[in-house]
Amino acid sequence: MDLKTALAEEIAKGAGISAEDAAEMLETPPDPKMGDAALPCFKLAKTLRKAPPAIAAELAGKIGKPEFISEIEVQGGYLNFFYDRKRYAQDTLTQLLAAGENWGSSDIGANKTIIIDYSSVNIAKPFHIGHLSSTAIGSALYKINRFLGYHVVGVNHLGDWGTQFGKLIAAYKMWGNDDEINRDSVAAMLKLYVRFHEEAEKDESLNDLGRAWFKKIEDGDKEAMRIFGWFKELTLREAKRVYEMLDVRFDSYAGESFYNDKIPAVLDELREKHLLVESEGAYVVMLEEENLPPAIILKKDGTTLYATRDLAAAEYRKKTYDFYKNLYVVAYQQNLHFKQLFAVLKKMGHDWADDCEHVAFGMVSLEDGTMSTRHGKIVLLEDVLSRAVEKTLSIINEKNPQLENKEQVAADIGIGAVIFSTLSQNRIKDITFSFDRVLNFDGETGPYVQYTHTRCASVIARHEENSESMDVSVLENDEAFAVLKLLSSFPQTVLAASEKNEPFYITRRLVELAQAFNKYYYEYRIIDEDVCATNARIALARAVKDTLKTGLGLLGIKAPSKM
RNA sequence: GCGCCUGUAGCUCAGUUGGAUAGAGCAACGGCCUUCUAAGCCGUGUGCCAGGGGUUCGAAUCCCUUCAGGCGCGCCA
Repeated sequence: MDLKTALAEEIAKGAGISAEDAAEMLETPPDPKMGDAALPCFKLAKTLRKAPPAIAAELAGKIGKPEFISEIEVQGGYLNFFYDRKRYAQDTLTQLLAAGENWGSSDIGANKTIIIDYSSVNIAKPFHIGHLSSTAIGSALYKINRFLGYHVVGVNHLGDWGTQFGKLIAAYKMWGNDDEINRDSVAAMLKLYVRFHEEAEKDESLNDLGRAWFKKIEDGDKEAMRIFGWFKELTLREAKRVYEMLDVRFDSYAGESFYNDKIPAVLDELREKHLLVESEGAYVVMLEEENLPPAIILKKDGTTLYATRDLAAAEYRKKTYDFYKNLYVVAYQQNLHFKQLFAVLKKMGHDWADDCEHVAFGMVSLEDGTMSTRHGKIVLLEDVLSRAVEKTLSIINEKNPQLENKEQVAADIGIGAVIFSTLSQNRIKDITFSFDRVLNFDGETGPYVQYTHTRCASVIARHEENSESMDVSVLENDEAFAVLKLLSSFPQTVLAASEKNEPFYITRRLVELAQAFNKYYYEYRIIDEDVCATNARIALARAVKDTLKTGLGLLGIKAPSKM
């Protein structure tokens, strides 16, 4: 049982309210000088018909001071509690040292499956910074939920279906060069695609050619499938190179084409349930009761849409994985699409539609406007990563030229910086991409947290193991106590990140922990002649190191022990 | 026109279910390395929390409204 719960029970006894209510009322004061936990007595004023300060004073007398509380103070309408710091340090460190890098893990997800649909590469399209949010958020949620005991299935819902692939093949047949494609892969495909659009402006008939080739893909034509399969393979090879760098993994690459043969069954089901109605030549599901525009399921020409395949995909996922949650990490531009998708599923009688969730995030744009693949106005993710690594390497050469494994460390720090900056704000906020910002390694950044980790690692490495016990009284100072409180609440942070699908909760907490530790580290020497005191301070450093490493790991960031 | 989202310091952002004087980082300036990694620490200044109304003992937070910006709104994904 944690301290807050224990405190709530004591308060409940004294105030004659339920422990749940007391826990609900307890809060953390804005300044640690005011206390470690506070009970605002304003709400009690109504029922008790007394002024809040009087209630606080009265409660202070009624609540027997538990041994883990060192002091109870009345301040205005607040009743403030101070923890016994020595005891707090002892308890916290004991728990943390036993847990090590598992601090914050849990089994609440046992026997539950979470599907996470993220990154979703488009075939023949470059991997640019616009894909970073989905990839980084999805991957972090993957790691976070697995840490909480969930069985997680990462799905890369490939964008591998649509007339654009017919156009691409048509372009390849006209102007393609195998050597160039093998060498430049996606860049070469993009060139073909752009040229196709340029030429089609002049010659309309090219579009028919493109449609014809797409028809061949649909019909499983041998040549069309061979070329398309080749393009797909090359695109994935390129994407996987980036995934490798980012430490991102998937359990399934079932994309749009995978669901193609599962669509007829969905259409049958929609008809059977009388949901599919003809409208302006197309077939739609009306969503008037839900206050949403109709969802188009079949086009006038009888072909399917994105939404149709997503319906098939959702049903397939439920059938195959029986998920507890089904998350779509997709930009907020698709808000309406997902509302409609879930509404249709619900109308079909699938209660599990409520377990589907759109984890939306903001747009990424460039300083001079929106990105455009077709106009080549993009920043490739690989370029960002390699520039970050390069910069890191030059910093290492300047600050720590003797470092072993420089290249590996530079990769860990540089790439970590990019991921960290992506995950350091609320999902929903738009991002204007800036090299200056991403390549800044000072302050609230990935390298800062990693640096703190190496400080811990290095001080621990200097300490000789011994069998003397800890003297935790040296951790009663404000700086150490602040570190301990942050460490102690790390598990709640992980849980909140999972519940709200917000990896940045962890990012922020790591920054706070690093700041608190750096402050402590500056003020106090860790290793000195007093063995028992040193043991306690080393234990603190070890707990910080493990927690930072765990947290960074959950974000997909490495924690080198030297940098 | 309708719907959703965003608006907090010069810039980028925090701010738990409403709670005590609204906080960080960056940028600027000034300090701190013969001692555990200075990618660090300390200090200095900055706010009509977009505007207005309301609910409440108490509002950056909840409700209404106006403004600004973004996204979306039947055959793209």
